[in-house]
Amino acid sequence: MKVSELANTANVTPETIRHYTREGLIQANRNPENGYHQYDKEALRKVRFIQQARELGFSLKQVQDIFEQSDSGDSPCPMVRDLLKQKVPEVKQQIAQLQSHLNKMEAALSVWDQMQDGVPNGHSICCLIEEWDKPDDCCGNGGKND
Amino acid sequence: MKVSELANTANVTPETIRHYTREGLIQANRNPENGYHQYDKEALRKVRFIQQARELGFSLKQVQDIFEQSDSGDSPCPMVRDLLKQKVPEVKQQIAQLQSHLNKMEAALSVWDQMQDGVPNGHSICCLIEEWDKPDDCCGNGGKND
DNA sequence: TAAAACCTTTGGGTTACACAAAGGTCAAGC
DNA sequence: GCTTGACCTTTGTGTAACCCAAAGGTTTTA
Repeated sequence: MKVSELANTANVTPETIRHYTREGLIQANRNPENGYHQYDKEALRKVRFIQQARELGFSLKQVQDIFEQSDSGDSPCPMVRDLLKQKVPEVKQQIAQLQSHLNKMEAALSVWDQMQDGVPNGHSICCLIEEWDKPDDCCGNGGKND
Repeated sequence: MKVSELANTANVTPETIRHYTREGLIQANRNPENGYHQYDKEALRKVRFIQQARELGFSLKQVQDIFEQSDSGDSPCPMVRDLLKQKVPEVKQQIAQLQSHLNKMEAALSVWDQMQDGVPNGHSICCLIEEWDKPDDCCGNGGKND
């Protein structure tokens, strides 16, 4: 397979394939006739693996490490398990933080829907962000939110 | 205030302050005696605003835009509201995706805890990631999970 | 046979900073 | 008075995972 063929099959861009190749994550032979990269099924498998791993939050470096373990004959499974175990709390915290932000945003939006487009009150840049933790006292409407 | 004073007060690094200054997000006078940056309360307010906005997922560029609206005398509120409205579904999707990954990870880990360190079975790099959607058929233990 | 579509390498851009170098400034202690 | 350490300055480089453009060779298609 050539770059674009591999890219299409794996549903990524040719640039991504070239990037992985440059970084040594996947290997290519060269077509002696024209010097083009030639990829095999192994490369396709690896690209798919990388995509899965990336979705899980693994870095390319970590994928590298996994591949190296694998290439050295060792099972990468224990390493991956450790990485996953590390990652779980991280992801949990990410979710919690995003959820918290989401709540704030939705609260702010709902308060905001009830008032006119914010009155700039001189000392505020944007009350909605600035007084983030008390959006109901926002945009200078000191509760007189009729 | 000098760089480090502002940085300490706002709980960011001096580098961050310098970065914002370089990018024109905050303004500084110069101490004519030594050429040092001098920041005022307005700068502090802006830094705090930026931190809030960043937590909500706004880019520095978007904060720029908000500041420019504000400086031009218009209320940035409508713009911020629009930005928030755009962001809510994005964040929701992020959360959903992370949650989905988290579920997969935990499922995989729990299956994995029940078996020995994965047997590398020749055609697999790491079954756990590779056969992501069916972790119970992972590491070559075709269900014989005794 | 010529254009379209692909390939190659090289180098720069993205985001929000972090860090190091080389040099000027300032407060403190001896 | 001078050194030392902590701070400041600018400039340039690095990060992660690519994207994109340029300049030029190749292959395919009309």
